[in-house]
Amino acid sequence: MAQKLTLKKIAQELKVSISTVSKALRDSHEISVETRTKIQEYAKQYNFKPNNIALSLKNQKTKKIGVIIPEIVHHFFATVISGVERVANEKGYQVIICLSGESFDKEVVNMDMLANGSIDGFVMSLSKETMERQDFHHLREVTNQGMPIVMFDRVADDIACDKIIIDDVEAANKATDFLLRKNRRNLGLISTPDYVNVGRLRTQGFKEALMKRGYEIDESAILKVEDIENCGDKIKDFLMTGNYDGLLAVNELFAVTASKALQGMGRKVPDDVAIVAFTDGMLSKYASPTLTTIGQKGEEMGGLAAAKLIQKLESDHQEDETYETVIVKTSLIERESTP
Amino acid sequence: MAQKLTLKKIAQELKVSISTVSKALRDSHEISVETRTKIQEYAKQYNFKPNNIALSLKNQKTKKIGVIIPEIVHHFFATVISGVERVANEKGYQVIICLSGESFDKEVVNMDMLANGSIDGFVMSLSKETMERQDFHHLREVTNQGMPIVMFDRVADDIACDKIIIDDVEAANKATDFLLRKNRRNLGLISTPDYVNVGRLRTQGFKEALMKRGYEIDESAILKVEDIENCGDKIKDFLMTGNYDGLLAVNELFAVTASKALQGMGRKVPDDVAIVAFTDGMLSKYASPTLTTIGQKGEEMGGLAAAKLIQKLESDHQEDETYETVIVKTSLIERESTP
DNA sequence: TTGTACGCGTTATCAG
DNA sequence: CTGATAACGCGTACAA
Repeated sequence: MAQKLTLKKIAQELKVSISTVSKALRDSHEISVETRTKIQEYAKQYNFKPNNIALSLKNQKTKKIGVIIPEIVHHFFATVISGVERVANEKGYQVIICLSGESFDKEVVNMDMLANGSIDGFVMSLSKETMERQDFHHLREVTNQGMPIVMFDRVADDIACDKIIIDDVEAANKATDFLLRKNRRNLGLISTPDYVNVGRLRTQGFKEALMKRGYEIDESAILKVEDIENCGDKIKDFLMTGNYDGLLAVNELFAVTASKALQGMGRKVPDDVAIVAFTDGMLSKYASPTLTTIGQKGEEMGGLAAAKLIQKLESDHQEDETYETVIVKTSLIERESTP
Repeated sequence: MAQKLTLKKIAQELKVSISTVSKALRDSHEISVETRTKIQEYAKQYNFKPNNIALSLKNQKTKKIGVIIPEIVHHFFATVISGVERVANEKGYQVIICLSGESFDKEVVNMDMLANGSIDGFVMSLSKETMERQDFHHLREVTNQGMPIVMFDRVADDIACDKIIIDDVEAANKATDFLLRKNRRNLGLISTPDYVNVGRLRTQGFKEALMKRGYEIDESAILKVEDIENCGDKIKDFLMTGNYDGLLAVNELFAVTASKALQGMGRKVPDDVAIVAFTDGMLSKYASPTLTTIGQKGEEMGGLAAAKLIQKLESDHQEDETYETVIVKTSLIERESTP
């Protein structure tokens, strides 16, 4: 139950001054070898470690980065965190995670809390509510204080900060084209409402691919699902009314739900209907049939975001007012849901 | 780009002393209403928030709890974090997350870093390597300093701290019994090596259920899978050699892998082989057929762990040397993989 | 070679 | 009613 050791206690114990201890522990040549080793040994024996809080206060940096994401139970976000954490740890940083739960208010509160000295910078992805409201005052407040933000996936275009995204339009384009090349002509899209920018962009890419080949856009072939909870019925209805031979889904949950619904209706995947999904997670790998997906490279995005942020933090101070948007290449991972 | 506001700056600006500002902002009656409102308005206008680091240093508490888990991409751990986060935020705490990546060394390093003032207490689940080595000196070091730990799921029996677990033996027992009641007699178990305590305990429960009914234990009907990466072949071999009509798997990944392997071999689930899995995650809900599972209640465990830890932190100081082990009730969630 | 003093931002205590 | 001072733990410029 020995309370935490401090410089002061070591100093008292060894009858020297605090600064002598401090210097000795940092191996300063100002201190005689004798006292130096004496102090170092004592510190080692009792396992002294300097107090992070004190260091943070003194150095005006915490060596922590704050991550704010909507949900952690989404595999994509979990992989991002994993990447952030890996890179951060490599560079001596720690990661504080806060969840917005897709709520604007919680996002604001959490950012405020973290911004008051707890961290040096943010890596974040916006909540749905924030996207919907287009209210970014909390982000501005933070950047105005000179605290850097790196956004990923769900970004706000008009906030001055670094961004890590995938080219959703291009990826959806590629995926749609892939289906067309497999001679599927009656394509359906299962997407989210337009205020979710990834949904909007992927929808755009889907349309562009069709137009490029001179196909008509049938808006009824595009389903926009609001909440993930009970998307089952909506998707089933959608599949009943259209006679699709190819489907693009903006996430694997929609895709596997659709796949099961189709099989329940007696249709074969991929023979009758081919399916491509965004988000290469657990479900895609283990669904029956396994799903062809657009890999989103969450780990990589997280790693890039962390690297970018730390670079900004350690580049000698502000005035580096240039912001970059990194576009992570996606790749199509072919599995059983396409022929 | 207005740098972060401090008491000192407000004091200078308003030509009063720092302590006057401090008191005014805490609505002290020592300060005249006039100056009080003046200061408060100024603070509000420029959005002053006290610096957390300074508060932490002063109060000797950070209002942060550290969570160390093996991996965040495992759905179970993600749900636990979700629970920790929810309860922590409700009580004004924040959550710092570190991943051990199943590595002993990383677990030690991360704990050391966090223990030096960054947090007030730990919620954690041990890495596989730590379980294997049975080396818990880093945990002892922390508890010796008077910092509380709450462990969950993968716990070390001989560390004095609160624990949140499920009764793995009982749960496996129940699941096995469930299969037996469905008239399955030739049961197989897909587990992990014994040093993973959940694997060991679930194996024990499996055996007990069989013995209770007077069945022989056939050790060859128990597969112990080391790593999750390429478990496919091992599981397939296992299923080929034994002619099982019922399977218990210690996680949903093993279960869905087995399910797919069986279907690939032309056997029907659940008609030919019934399957029950631990860990009720995404895969169980979306696999084909959907899996009957033992729900592990990660969210609940996380919530309980956080509540317990915070209670300990806020109960007036140490000497509350009683530790509790909470056993969270599991429930069997019947889905399509059992008749 | 060692020690003193100061500052990081805050609050609490005590003096004016 | 207001302000100066000390303290939390550390590092460092400067003094002895």
